[in-house]
Amino acid sequence: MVTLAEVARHAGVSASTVSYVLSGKRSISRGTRERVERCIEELGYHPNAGARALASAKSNVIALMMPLRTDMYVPVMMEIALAVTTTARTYGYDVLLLTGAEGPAAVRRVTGSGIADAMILMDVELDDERLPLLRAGDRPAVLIGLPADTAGLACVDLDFTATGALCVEHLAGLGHRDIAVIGEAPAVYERHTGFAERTLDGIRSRAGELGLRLLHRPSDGGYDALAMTLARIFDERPGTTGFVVQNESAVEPLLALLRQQGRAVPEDVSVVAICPDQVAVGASVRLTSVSVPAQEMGRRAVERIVAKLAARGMDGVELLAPELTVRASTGPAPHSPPNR
Amino acid sequence: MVTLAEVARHAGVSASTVSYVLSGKRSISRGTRERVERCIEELGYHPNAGARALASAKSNVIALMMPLRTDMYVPVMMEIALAVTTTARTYGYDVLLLTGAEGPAAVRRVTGSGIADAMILMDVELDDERLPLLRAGDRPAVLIGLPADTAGLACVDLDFTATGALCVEHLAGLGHRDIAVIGEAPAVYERHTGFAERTLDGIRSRAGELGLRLLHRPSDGGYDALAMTLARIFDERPGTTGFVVQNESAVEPLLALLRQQGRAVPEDVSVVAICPDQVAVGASVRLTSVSVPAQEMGRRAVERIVAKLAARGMDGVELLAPELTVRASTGPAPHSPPNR
DNA sequence: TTGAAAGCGCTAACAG
DNA sequence: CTGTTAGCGCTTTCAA
Repeated sequence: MVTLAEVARHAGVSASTVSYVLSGKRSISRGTRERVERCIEELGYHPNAGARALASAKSNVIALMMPLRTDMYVPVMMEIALAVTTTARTYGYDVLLLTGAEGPAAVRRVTGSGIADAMILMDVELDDERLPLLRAGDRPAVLIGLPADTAGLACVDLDFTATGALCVEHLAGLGHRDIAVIGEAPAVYERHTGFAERTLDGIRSRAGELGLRLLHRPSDGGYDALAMTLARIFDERPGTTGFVVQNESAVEPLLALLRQQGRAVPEDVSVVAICPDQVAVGASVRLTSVSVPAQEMGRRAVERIVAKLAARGMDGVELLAPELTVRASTGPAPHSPPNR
Repeated sequence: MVTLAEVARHAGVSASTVSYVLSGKRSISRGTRERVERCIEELGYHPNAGARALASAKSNVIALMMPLRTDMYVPVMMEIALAVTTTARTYGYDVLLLTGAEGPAAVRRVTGSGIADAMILMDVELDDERLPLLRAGDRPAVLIGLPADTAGLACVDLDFTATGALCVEHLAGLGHRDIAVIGEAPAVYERHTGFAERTLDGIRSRAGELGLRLLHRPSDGGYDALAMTLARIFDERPGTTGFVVQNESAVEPLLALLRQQGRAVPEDVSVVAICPDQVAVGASVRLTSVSVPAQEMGRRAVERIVAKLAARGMDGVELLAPELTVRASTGPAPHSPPNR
């Protein structure tokens, strides 16, 4: 293993000089610098991470805590994790992956052991038990997602309220007056998951403003569950022509059922989905959709961490604006309700 | 920040005693041990990771390198990553997440800086440029997936050859004589991706042994591509009654197309998929399938790393046996070919 | 512009 | 069973 001392000896300088060449924290004569750099190259020197962490009290590591629940949004989580990792590297940080399984103890461990300088928490719960520790702790942290109380915390998330509103606006703009929302599984609403409620708020208030009629139905994924949900919707509101879907596993069943019932998309019925682009593009009808900007969220989380690490501040909530991509699943409302 | 020295002072013992209480590397009188443990608890002491790494030349970190290509198998990758992380924790290791983006330099960095004691590489390419470094390097490594040359490497993977054979056996056992394989996108075969070729080998040789007729068609995902593929298959082999699908994005289109053509699953046609259970269960017909045992792979990779870290050895390829789950998409072959 | 030297907090001989 | 002590490799004052 090559050490800084060896590099120094080969270059005929002191250890501190090599260290300063590396950190750039003091000016080095050009000749010396080049000589040192050449030795580093030739010897294949890499600074020892442990020694560096010990001496500088900085690990150059950001901890990334995965969600407790890993049953939903897996691709989104993955995309965020990759974005966090690649962005972190551009700032010289590595990423330590933690699972929610360890619970609050993980926060204590990271804080106490100095294994990471800061942490990013994904998919926090409304009343997450790790939050008190974060507020109390000395390590900078950024949450991806919004807890109930964001005071004293730094958060990044999609603006789901605006997302809901945007979907409704799009449909309203096409002349749809009767809208049905197919939501996440009932359990998601029962535990008052933040993003689901915020989306619904956005949908409801914009629908109210625009004078649209609205139906919201949570739905378990899968065909059977959705078949019942859909039947109920058309029973109660036969004139429904616009759908907003926020449930990946309901997307394909919905399209299949509409087909079976002879309702053409987008001629008879329009569908806007809130889902990853990949799902929207790969569906049997290319879906008009708003997607969670996973990459952007990961990137922003790291940028805020880096800012906090450099100089305190950067608290507060940052909501990313939703973007709606028009594809083949939405079109003008039919002049009369479709035949049954 | 609480240090070991402070704990020692509070407990009225020397630093080394505290250290040994922590590591268990020498026997401590019960009284002393309990006193020390109590102080650790009371003071909220956590050993400093950097100092520990420096003094012991061990980081207690395993690096996990994500694949270069993140366009496929995302949920599988995620599942492996989580399994790796939770398993690693049970052995006292943390996981450092690296992306393939850094390429071979990442291997050098990890090895050189001692930031991790070992590494796990996911989804290695047949002729991965990181392999020479791993073979040369001193750090233990385990690959998830098989490169072309496995000499001197430790690998864990699903036995895709057996997987292919198992699918064919299942269909043959149900009386199907004409089998079509819908494979990954042509590009996947063109770059000679290991798992795809091995699956095909298994399918072909078992089909040969059992005297089945076989057709293999790569297919891009999506409806349009699959519609053409399917038309060709039934043109060439109208009597095809069994399908093996190894392409997640072809699953739903296939089912929809078969439905459209009036071919009932499983009465007229049987379908076996090689895909995650989640996809198999969530499909419009619950699919008989063989799934990639992601959790098991992650777990085994860590266990082998831990073994290598304790005492060399543990090289060689470990193939996990496939398991076929019968669901609703396969049944006895019809007595006569279905009507067209 | 450079060097010398004092730690950072912990581990692991060595000594009793 | 326990204490003393010499580093691990680096950063960063202090001094020149």
